[in-house]
Amino acid sequence: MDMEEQANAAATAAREGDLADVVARANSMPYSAGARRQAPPPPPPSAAARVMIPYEEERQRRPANVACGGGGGQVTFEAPPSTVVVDPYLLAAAGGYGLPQQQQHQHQQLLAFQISEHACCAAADSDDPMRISPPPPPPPPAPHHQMITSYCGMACTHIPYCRKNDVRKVVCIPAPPVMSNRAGGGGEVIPSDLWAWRKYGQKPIKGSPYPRGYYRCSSSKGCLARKQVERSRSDPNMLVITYTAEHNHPWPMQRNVLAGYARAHTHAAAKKQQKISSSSSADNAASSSSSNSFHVEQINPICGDQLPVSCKMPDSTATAGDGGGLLFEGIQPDEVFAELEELETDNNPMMTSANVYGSRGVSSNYEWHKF
DNA sequence: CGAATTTGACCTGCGC
DNA sequence: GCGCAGGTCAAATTCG
Repeated sequence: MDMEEQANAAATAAREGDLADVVARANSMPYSAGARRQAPPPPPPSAAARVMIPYEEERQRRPANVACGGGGGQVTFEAPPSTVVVDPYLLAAAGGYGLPQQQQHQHQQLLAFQISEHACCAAADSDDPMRISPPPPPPPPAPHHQMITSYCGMACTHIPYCRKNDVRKVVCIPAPPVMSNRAGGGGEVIPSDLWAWRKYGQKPIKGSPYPRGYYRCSSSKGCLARKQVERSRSDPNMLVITYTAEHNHPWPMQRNVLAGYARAHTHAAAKKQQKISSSSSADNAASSSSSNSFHVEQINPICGDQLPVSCKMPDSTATAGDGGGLLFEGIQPDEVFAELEELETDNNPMMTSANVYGSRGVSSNYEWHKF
């Protein structure tokens, strides 16, 4: 396949699937227009908070291709012959906290891995071993947790304004039922990732019935970290979260900060839910029934394991579009912190490194990898 | 009253 | 040049 065909295949893959489209756009999109007004984020420091698994070792456990998408079209990335990276973040986002430690670690290894290299470069560089493949024939069952990191580790000349150090992570996670708490809002309930996010915008996306929410990190003033949250078009049960830029501050581990954050969000959610309960009972039935819980079955696309996780929404539901409020059944915020503290002193290499990372004040638990 | 959210306006790149 | 789409800003609103 020559360069042009390869690029076309990538574009086709992006068109054919909503999630694929999101991923493709995330990988090919230049740094946001508005962000141009601000200074670019500084180059990331050396990554310390990660567990590197040799690729060859990991490949023995799973297929090399990584698919991310609903039942429809999908884009498949061929795993780079380098490393598989476990991101501490994904543990929190994907629900590892509820699992036994051993299973937790396994869970992380199998569900979270990183693909580096910028897709725009990969698609255009035919000699590049890391490239976007054409859509694979049979779509496997929808994976519920996938993370794809795009990173242009070289001076990219394939698309204008491609920022050398632009890192975008695309995380696919199961989404709670759509909340109809605001007309046309399609508010999302986003699993907490322990960062404090503040919503600064929402836009309807052409071709998608679901709007995209824009969040910036509010944990620290001046932090450039951003994320975009939208539902998969073909699979509304999937949330696609795209992270942009890097946190320039440690992971907010202080109990009081997080507690306040959680309280504020959950109480707001409760209030909102009270106001809308009469008009949105149908949509909320699945998530805000008398048990106040919903059940997410995390199907591991790699090994086929099912990791049932019961998730409990604080109060009735979380506020529309905010970044807080997904608690795992029986685990209250304080317990989460307690677990974090336990993990910090445990032999869990991932959490240990993550906490050490944060306590050192070195950047974030985000994964930065340059090839 | 401070902080978070909402939402219309504005800016920029891109395609025609 | 114009319109469209995506991303961000900022005033208004909401809430604790």
